[in-house]
Amino acid sequence: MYACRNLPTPKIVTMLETQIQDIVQNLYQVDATIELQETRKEFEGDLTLVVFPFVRAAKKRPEDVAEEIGADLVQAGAIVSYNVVKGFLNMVLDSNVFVNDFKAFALDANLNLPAPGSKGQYIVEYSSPNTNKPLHLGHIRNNLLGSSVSNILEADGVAVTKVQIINDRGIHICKSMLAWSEYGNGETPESTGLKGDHLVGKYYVKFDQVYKSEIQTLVEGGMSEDEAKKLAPSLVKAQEMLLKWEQGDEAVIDLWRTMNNWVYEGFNHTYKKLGVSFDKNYYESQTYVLGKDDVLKGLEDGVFYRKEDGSVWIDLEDEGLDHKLVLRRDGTSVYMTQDIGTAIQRFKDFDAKGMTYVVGNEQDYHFKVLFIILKRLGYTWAESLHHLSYGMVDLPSGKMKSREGTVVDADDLIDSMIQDAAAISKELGKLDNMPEEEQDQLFQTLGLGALKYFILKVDPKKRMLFNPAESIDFNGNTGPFIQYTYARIQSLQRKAPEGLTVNWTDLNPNEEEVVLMKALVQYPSMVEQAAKQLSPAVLANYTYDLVKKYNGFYQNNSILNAESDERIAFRLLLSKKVGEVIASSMNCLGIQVPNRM
RNA sequence: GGACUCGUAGCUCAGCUGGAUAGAGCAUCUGCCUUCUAAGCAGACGGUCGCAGGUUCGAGUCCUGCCGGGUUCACCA
Repeated sequence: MYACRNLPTPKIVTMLETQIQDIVQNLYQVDATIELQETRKEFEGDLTLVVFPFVRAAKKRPEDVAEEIGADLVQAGAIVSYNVVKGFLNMVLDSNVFVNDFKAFALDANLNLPAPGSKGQYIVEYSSPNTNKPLHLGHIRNNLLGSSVSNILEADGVAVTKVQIINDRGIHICKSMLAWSEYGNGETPESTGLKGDHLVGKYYVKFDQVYKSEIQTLVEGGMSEDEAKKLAPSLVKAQEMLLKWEQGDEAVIDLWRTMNNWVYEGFNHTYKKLGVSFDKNYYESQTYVLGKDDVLKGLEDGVFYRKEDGSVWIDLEDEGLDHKLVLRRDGTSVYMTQDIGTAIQRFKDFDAKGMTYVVGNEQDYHFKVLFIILKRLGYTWAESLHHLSYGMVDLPSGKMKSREGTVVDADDLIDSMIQDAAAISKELGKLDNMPEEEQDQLFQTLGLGALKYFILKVDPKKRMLFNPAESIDFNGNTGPFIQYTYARIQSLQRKAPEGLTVNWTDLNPNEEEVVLMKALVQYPSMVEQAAKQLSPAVLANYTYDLVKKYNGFYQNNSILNAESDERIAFRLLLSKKVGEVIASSMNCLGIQVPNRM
């Protein structure tokens, strides 16, 4: 459990650690670094010291060692009391420590988070779609991760520039262009009522069908399959089209522009629904010329070498890798060349101290190589590049493939989540006097909350399974569970009497209240940890844990009917802060929170 | 074949730099709405942490080997 070992009171902890260090030095002449952990909830105490490391030097039983240290600490007034279980020294602190800690947290309007932008500027690249088909579940994971990681960094005080590279050029784009011009009969998004990206995707699939049947015909006519794949008429035509595009043929460029715009319109619609956005778009049709000069300069500096045929390579054998091509023998660039150039361009555009690429783990090798190359080219920022590599989303039937139609479409999935949310809400029947418009807004909040939480709560680097047949849950460890707790807290606040004040000096919090205070105070360090690990899952799990604790408290403690006004004020404040932390962390995950549900 | 990565309850997942009896949710079963929202709370059931060694006072966590899944090793992007 997350809350278990993240220590809530760093100052106290470090003080105690030095004190223990002195005691251990004094008793056993050992100079050891002391690390405390939070006491497990089945034992009495707040902090625990593991004494095994000193046992050998002390030449005593672990229990005796713990006793000695504990006694010294009590005498020094560092702790109130202690107990010893095997080699574990459980220490009880004065509960005022937690109250004071929480008080400081509660009085800070910004939840003790770092000031915005106080930690410099950083670039996050994510999304990076091809403009030949609609977005699917894999893209959703990418977008949610990228967007969420950006939010988390922002919350941790980093100014984030969100960018994407749009793959708007190349043979795959020409495929859908060709199929549309041959079979499209002038269809447009307007004439068909289809979203632009879906219309273009339809012709991408159409191309593949035609292409496959051509191959089959050729093979039946006696051609080898490999040859048929290269000589199928539609592919040849697509390649001709690409050539024309590169030569600047006006008709082709016009078509390209038109169809891309359809796609962008479709994408924007999906992005808006998902709540993701970008500060700058890079288009491959513009960036594909970048990088050549950098490579040639690197060649002069001896970073790269040239083979007899004129192609340019880098030798990475001393890194345990092999040789990698960076320029073709005809002098044209490859994927790597462009990425070198684009990275350099980005750091010219923005004065950032680092950049993260949110890209699937099938490109692990590519980014490993890219980062080494940029380091060898001597860019200082190359030390701060990171690949946020995430696992793919699998279906029970296996991999998703756009061309074969075995994908979970992003728009469909979003819509069905919203419908599920509506159905469940209506069944519960709590919204009878809510205006229709507000209800629709709420269904979106809940449906998207469920979807986003479902995806973000799992560790990015793990591949995840999605079963479309089993709808995403709205109970248990889910977005709506957390949203529900938030809504209940808001309801409390609406009913709260005004003008009550907390009596800090004479609080005497009960166990559940202390648990909540400890959990709340950790929020900034959880944000920091999530930022450091670039993992929304860290925040999702922390928040789930917090909400479970709050629900336990809520169940057993009356808030509005507590025994005194001071206690009502305190419990309301606790609740309010839980609500604020929920809102803040859900905001980091791109999830909205409702005032009612 | 080389490299990387993953393997924890029937299913989906937590488990931080090694620490006490491995935790949640879903599913199944049992309680709790004449007190603040039951999308909730409490409980039961469910595990040789892929297997075998090793390091350590202590291993789900670190090391080695094996088994199984995935990715990658293009003058594609």
